Amino acid sequence: MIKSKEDIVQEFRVQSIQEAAIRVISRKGMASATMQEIAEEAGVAKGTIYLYFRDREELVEKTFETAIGELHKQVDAALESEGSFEQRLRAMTMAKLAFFNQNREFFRLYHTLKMPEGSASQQRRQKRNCQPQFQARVERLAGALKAAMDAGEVRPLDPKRLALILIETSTAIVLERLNEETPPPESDDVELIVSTLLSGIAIPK
Amino acid sequence: MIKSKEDIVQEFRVQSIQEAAIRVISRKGMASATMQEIAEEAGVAKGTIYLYFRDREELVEKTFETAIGELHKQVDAALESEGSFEQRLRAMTMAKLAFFNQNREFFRLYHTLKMPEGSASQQRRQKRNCQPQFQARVERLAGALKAAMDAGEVRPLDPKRLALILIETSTAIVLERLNEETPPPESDDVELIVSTLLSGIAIPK
DNA sequence: TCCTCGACTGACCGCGCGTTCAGCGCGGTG
DNA sequence: CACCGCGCTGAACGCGCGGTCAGTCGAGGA
Repeated sequence: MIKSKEDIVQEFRVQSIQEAAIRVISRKGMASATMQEIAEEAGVAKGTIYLYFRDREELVEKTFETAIGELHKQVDAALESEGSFEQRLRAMTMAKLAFFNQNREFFRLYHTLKMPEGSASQQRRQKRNCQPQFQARVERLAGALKAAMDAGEVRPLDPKRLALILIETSTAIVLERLNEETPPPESDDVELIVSTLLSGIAIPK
Repeated sequence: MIKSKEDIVQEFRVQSIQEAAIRVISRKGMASATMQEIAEEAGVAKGTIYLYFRDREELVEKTFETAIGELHKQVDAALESEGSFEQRLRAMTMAKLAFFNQNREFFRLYHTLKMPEGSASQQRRQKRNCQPQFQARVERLAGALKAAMDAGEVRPLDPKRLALILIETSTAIVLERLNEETPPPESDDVELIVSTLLSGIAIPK
């Protein structure tokens, strides 16, 4: 089945609008990003958006799914690559830092979705759609940690909690890097994170 | 100078409204917490709020300052107590977990303020008022880490980045605990955090 | 008892948002 | 060339918000 002209146009419009949505939401935050501004950013009229998305909610939801897919694809590839757990942890951290370095504006959207806002029904919907994505990430990492524990590479601790700690540690550094004028080379921060996580901060007595 | 009756009433009103604001913002999120609902929660009319706070912005700002003050007071006390760095780290983590366990609803407000929303001017204002508080926390901890490094208790690494990692690690666990029906005892999680941070997750070869 | 004062109220206002839809213009067709 | 269909437009609508202010009412003084 080859793509018809209409399909190509449709795909292009959807993509333009989603990219505009990411830019505006990243700039203004989820709550203050208006349909008007997203439309202007995409170079279409406000009404046009409603030809491709039922309402604001669907636009945000689909946009987020598309955008986060790219990040998770890269991180999962690193997690499932060959090598010791240390090597994979390093690759994963590198992938995350590199992604947010190239998509600095996406970070705010990513963060906003973790803490749902809005009416109760909006919150429930956002939770149903987004939490599984975060949850899935945590559980993949937890699985990898469990395997590393069984292989004797990692101390036997609660895998889920460790996964959360690993993820949030790199998130903290990404956030700091975004606030810095000239962040240090990515590899420096990757080393700091990996070294801290693996060996801890204490000097053994 | 003793308090007059009017002062007592005034203080009571301000406190009621602020407590209501915390509850509503925690429930609905910063963006969807309306003045109407805050007024209802406080048991006053909407107009009454404007007798004690200039506008919505000032209410949120003052409320946050009051609320976060309590948390930071407790954490700083733990940080400045006597003992080894490990003991103080343990005390600090314990204080944080205990605080959010007793003020579960406050956590969302705390998180929302980290990532400012709203118009550009609102964002700037929120940044000027709230970032210093977070910044101060990071720098206090960074100072303590530096001292511990000089004392040979901690490996010589970038203190500021380490401080961020320590803070976010416990934040990650707090968030998970809030989502859990029956979280494990606080002390278990404190031990996990402290142990992971100090010794790392790897099994030395 | 009546008057005064000011804390408190809540209907009301203007604004800005998401959403709609009547109409416009353009590429394709006979 | 006349006609049609359809993707697109943006003025207009309703709604719900933050903020206002004329009016209410009960405590306290004369």
